[in-house]
Amino acid sequence: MKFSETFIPTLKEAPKDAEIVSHKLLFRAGLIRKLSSGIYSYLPLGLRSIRKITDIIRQGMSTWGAQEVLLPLVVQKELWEESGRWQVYGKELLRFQDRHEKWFTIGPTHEEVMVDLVRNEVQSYKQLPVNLYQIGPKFRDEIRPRFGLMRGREFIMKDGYSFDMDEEHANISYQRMFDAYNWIFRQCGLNFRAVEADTGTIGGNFSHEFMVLANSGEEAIVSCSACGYGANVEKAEIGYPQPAAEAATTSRIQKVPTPGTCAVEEVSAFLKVPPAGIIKTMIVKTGHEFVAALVRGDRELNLLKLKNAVNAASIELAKDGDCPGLTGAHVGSIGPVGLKLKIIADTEVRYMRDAVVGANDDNFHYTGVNIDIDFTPALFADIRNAVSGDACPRCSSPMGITRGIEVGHIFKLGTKYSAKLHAEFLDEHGVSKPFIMGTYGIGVSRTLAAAIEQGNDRDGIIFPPSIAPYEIELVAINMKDRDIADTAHGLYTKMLEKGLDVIYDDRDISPGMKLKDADLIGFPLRVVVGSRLKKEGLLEIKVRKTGEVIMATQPQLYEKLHALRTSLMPQ
RNA sequence: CGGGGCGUGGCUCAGCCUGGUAGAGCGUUCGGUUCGGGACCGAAAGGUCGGCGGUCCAAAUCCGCCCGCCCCGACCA
Repeated sequence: MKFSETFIPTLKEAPKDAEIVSHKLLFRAGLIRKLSSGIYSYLPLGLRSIRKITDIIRQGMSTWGAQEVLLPLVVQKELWEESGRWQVYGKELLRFQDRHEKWFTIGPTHEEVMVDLVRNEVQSYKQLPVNLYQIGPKFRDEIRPRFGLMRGREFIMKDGYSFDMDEEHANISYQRMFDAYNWIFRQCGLNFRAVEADTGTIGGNFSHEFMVLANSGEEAIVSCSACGYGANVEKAEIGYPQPAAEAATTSRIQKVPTPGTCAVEEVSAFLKVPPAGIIKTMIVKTGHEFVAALVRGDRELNLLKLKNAVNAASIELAKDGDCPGLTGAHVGSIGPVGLKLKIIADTEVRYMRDAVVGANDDNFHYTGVNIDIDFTPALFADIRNAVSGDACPRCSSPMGITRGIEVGHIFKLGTKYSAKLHAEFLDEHGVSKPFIMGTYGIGVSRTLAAAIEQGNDRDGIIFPPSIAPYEIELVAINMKDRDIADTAHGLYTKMLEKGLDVIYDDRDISPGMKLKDADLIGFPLRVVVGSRLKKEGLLEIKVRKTGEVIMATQPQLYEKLHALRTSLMPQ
């Protein structure tokens, strides 16, 4: 493709509503334009990248046994009422009426439609498994769309659903998709991690999120470089090596005034005790019961872990107003000593000695407090958020925390939808059973944004070749110079003949602009026809990612391009 | 939905407080000079100042309502 014949409106400055780097660069490089809040148009370069991503997805899906379909975007209310989600889904579900005043939605996800399709067509276990997916636009009326393609209202998604006869087969389907997703994101040239994710209300431990590692990621993930364990920070378990010996207690409990202190840091500063020497006590409402949760002063309580530890149906922090009645003090002076509530302590608290705790008396704390002497927790459990350096639950190596962007999510659904929608088949004994389902999503447009969050520098985007709009840009430095222009034209023709994925910047503008545009858009390889051609007959190849410059004669060019491309592609 | 901010040419923004002529840079068009990091000279086009209403001799500027967009919190690929 010739640059002059393509619609690539690049910009020197980003519009002010672009907040994060991928949004700015997507916009400046002319890949997208905004139509409305959270709604974007894909321009030719943006679409090319999207296509490359979806081509990789299609290849992965078909290799691992899923087939593509295309489901309707517009879905009638009745189907969503069957699953109960018409009521449950809330305002993210865009609802509207047709001319007969019949209600519809633009699907934000397609479990209902897919289940409806399969329940009407699949009656026998002999027809299973079925694994279908589609790629297309979705609409979620996000309360707050932001970050360009990262969190749009309309976005492109691949959503897939598997139907199996039993758990065992469902696990196989799940594993296949897990493998497919790993392959897909590797092919996209992304640095990512599959992490164990929270399964929420559905239960089971069959859910993985695929996170692209980037500092700007919205989610914190914990990972172990030694054994590959990775988990969402909400879910990450913490391994505890056995302490060599339990430390001795050295002091006795003593009540001290701590006027005006509330937060751990304030108590820490006032008493000149490090936060790690303080036990933080929080009152939590689990179902209808209040319990006290204890973590080290420098740690954060993880409500989800606590909820699982006590098997609660719901969980929330108690309101400050509830605390005096339960403990005798306001938040800030609450402690476990003499407390009438059930106490759940983080595992780490067991080994703390001579600790500082709230005295259940406003503006007072106890020092020199010890477990079993001054108070006894009902339960020790892992109830805090993991931090960098915590031991891996699998191999005990120190884990690191990185930030990630969720680009894929696979989930074993069980019978949640098949049961509600009465999607059943007859097994080999003639018994009617609901399908065991799995659901598998990839945020396609978000993947593009994530790739840019991961690959960029001050000059612009650094695309992995497999998803770059074009792999190679050919630049003629000066179109008025006949030698240069003719050589460039010749090379362009030859490159097309050889099937290279090339765009030729043939615009009659200053060299500075062309080079700036090339860096901005981030084509992985750039071939420049310029002064070195005239002087020495040499072409320049520049690698966007490394800045490496390689000179080549015309006959050498293709071999060198091929070698460079290979070196940049995922193995 | 709650809290904060913004809306002036295609883009970035000044002007508003203290009412009276709508401005700059970038981009665009034309002519010329340039040609390896968003070049230079000259000329030009382009604006219902988000909308409606009000105050006033006079409103981009003051007041009210509405709309849109962005940022901070709960949802999610």
